[in-house]
Amino acid sequence: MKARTQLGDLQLAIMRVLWQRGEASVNEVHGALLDERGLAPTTIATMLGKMEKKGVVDHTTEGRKFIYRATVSEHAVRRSMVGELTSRLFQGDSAALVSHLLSEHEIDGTALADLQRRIVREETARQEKEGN
Amino acid sequence: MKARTQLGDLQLAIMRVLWQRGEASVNEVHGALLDERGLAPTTIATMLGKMEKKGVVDHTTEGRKFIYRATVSEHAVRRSMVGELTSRLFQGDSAALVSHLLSEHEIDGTALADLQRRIVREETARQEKEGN
DNA sequence: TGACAAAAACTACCAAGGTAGTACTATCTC
DNA sequence: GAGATAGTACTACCTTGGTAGTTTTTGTCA
Repeated sequence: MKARTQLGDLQLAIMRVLWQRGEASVNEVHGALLDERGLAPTTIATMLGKMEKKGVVDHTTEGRKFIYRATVSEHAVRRSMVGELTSRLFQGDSAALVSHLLSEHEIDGTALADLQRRIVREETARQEKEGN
Repeated sequence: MKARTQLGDLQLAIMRVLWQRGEASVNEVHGALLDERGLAPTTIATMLGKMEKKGVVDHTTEGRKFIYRATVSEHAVRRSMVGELTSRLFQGDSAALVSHLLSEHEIDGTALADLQRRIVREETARQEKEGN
């Protein structure tokens, strides 16, 4: 069941607010994004409407206002978007994507060391699973 | 100078043809993509026109036909598209993207081992550069 | 030279993301 | 109860990617 959820920039920004807060009214989302984007409240409302139609958010009413919640997790969105890019750009070869990142020097020394440890852990974990 | 080149799916497919062949006529591109996509030749032509306007391809004429070439490298496109995704989804933290990939188990055993070696090489290379 | 074919030019249309104005409605306040 | 206010609904417009039909141009061949 691939969710195949691709989200635009504004949509992601809105989702981030929802993920952080659990739920939020149009106004709260608008307030949260005002500084970084300075959009009209109606823009947020319209976008939330489109997103609900698309199934990535949900709402209940509280008095006369809509309270929105995310219906997909950040993890799921990341998975689907990264997956999409990987297949488009690297023929689905995730390792090639990592390789690209390494050769771009986008990962600094400490992060590299962390990664190193992470991989070793991952490898031993897999070997154990394989073992029995 | 970030090129900031975002390409759609068809655009990438076309670029791939151009990258592989160096250059190609509309018809050649169409032929190359026919099996996997089955599009009308005019679709390819239209898309190439849009892409030229956007600056990612270029053409010269040979007789009455247009010969297209890519003006951006595959590497540059990857960099810019991966960079865009990383900033959108991981606040620009490339290591977080790699981490995501690992926890998704999208990378199999041998690829993991390769990666491991690659990172060690990368680390020593950097240490040397640092060293003197 | 006149028909034919190939190629480009032009035009059109759809969907989705993004942006926002205007209209409507319920409620609050005086 | 009337007007202000807050909030949603509706509509509209732009851009980009994707898809393709129709028209025009032009080179070629019989």
